[in-house]
Amino acid sequence: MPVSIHPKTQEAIDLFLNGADCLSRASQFGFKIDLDKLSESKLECKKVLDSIESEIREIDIYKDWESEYGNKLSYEANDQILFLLKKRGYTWDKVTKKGKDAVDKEVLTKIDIPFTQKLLRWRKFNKLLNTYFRGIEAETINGYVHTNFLLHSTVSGRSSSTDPNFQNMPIRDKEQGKYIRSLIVPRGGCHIVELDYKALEVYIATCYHRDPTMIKYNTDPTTDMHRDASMDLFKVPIEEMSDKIRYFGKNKFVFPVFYGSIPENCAKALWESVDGCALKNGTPLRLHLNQNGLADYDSFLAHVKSVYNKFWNERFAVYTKWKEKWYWKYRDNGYFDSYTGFRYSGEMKRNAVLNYPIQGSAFHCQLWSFCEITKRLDKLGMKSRLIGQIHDSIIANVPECELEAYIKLAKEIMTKELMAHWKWIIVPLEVEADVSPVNCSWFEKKKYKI
DNA sequence: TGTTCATGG
DNA sequence: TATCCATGAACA
Repeated sequence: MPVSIHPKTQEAIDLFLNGADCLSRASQFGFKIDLDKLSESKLECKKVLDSIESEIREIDIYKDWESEYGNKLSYEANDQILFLLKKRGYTWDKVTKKGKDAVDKEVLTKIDIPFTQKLLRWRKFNKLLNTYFRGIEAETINGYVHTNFLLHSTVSGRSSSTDPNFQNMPIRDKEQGKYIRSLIVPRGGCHIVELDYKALEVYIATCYHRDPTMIKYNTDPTTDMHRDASMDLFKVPIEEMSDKIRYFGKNKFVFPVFYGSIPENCAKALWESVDGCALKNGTPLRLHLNQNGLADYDSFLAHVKSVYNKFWNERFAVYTKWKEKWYWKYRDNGYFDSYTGFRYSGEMKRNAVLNYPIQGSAFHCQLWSFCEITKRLDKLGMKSRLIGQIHDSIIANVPECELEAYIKLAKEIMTKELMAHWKWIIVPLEVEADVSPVNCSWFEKKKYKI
C-alpha cells in the first residue's frame, strides 16, 4: 500500500485549508528582486565559469580525454570524470546508492589535485548559474518572484516550494549565499525579517517521547546535549571542549543518531573529523586521543559503540522506550496519528515511522503560526507581509516603522499563543530573529536582539 | 525515465 | 533494517 497522509480531525483540515490560503497570499505578494544586481552578478558568474574552464583545459588530466576521444569533456558527465581519475590511478571507497564509484564533492575534495579543485569550483558556479540565477530569472515578473508553496507533495506532512524553490537558497557557502541572497531585497523602506524556531524538531520530539533527560536539556540553558555527547565521544573534559569538537559531535553523531544512524557509520565520519581539531588548551585532538587509549580506529569504533549504547540505553532510556512503543503500535495498526491530527498510513520503514510525526508536527507548528500572523497583521491593519517560510522559519517584508511591533507580535504567536493552542507542547519553544538593514538584501541579515 | 549530484531544513 | 525530508539540473 502506498504511503499516505490524511487530516483526521476538523482542526487538521482547517490547518491545511488556512495554510493553503495564507501560503498562496505570500506567493501572490511575492519577493522583490534587485534586477540590476541580477544581470551584473550573472555576468560575473559567467566570467568566473569561463576562466575556470580555460584553466581546466590546461591540465594534463583533461588533455587525456581529448587525446583519447577527440571531443570535449563534459564536466557534468560523472562517467567521464570517473574514467579519467581511475586512469590516473586514484582509488576510493565511496559508492553511490546503486554501487558505482561516487564522484561527488566528498570524493573530489579528498583527491585534492588541481583538476579536482577546479572541477569543484566549476560545479559550484555552474550550480549558481543554471539552477539559481536561471530559476529566479525565469520566474521574475515585473521585478517580483511568486514562488509556490505546496502542502500536498511530501510524505511527512511538511511543505515544499517550487519555481523557484525558496527553501534551498544557498547559505552554508558564504560565496554562493552572497550571489543569490543579495538578489532578494525588501520593498522600499522595509526590512527582511526572518524568525527561526530554535531546534524545533528536537523540541517537538520531546513532546512525543517526554524523556526527562531531554526535557531538562530543552529547559535548562546551562545544559547542552551536543557538548555532553562530544565530551563522551572524544573523552574531552568540559573545560577543554572547543566549538569545533562540539560541531563534529553534533553533526556527525547526535543528529545522525536521532535520524536512525548506527555507531559503525558515525565512527567513520568522526574519525575523519579528528585532524584539524584541538582542545581549548591547544592540544591536537589526535594527540589527546592517542594519550587516552584511542590511538587506532578499532579502539575508537569500540568506544563510539559504547557511547552510543550509553546515549540510548542510559541517557535517553525513555526516548528509546517510546521509539519501541511507537513503532510496534504502527506495526499493529498499519498507521499512526500525529498530535496535530494527521493520520499516516501505508508501508513505512522503521526510521520513517519514528521521524515523520516529528518532522510533520514541527512544520505544523510553523504553519499554524504562519496563518495566525497573517490573520493578525490584517486585523491590526499593519503593512508587514509574510513572503515565505522554510520549514522552521518565517520570512517577512516589514516596514521600518513596524519592525519592533512585528517581531513582538510574531514572536508572541510563535511561542506563547502556539503553546496555548496545542497543550501537548510541553517544552518552551524559542525563536531567534534575523533582520536585514532597511532596503538591504536577505544576505545582509543580522542577529537581532529581541 | 532513473540515477547522481548539489542546494536547503 | 541500518541518516529523515524536499526540488532541480544534466546525463545516459
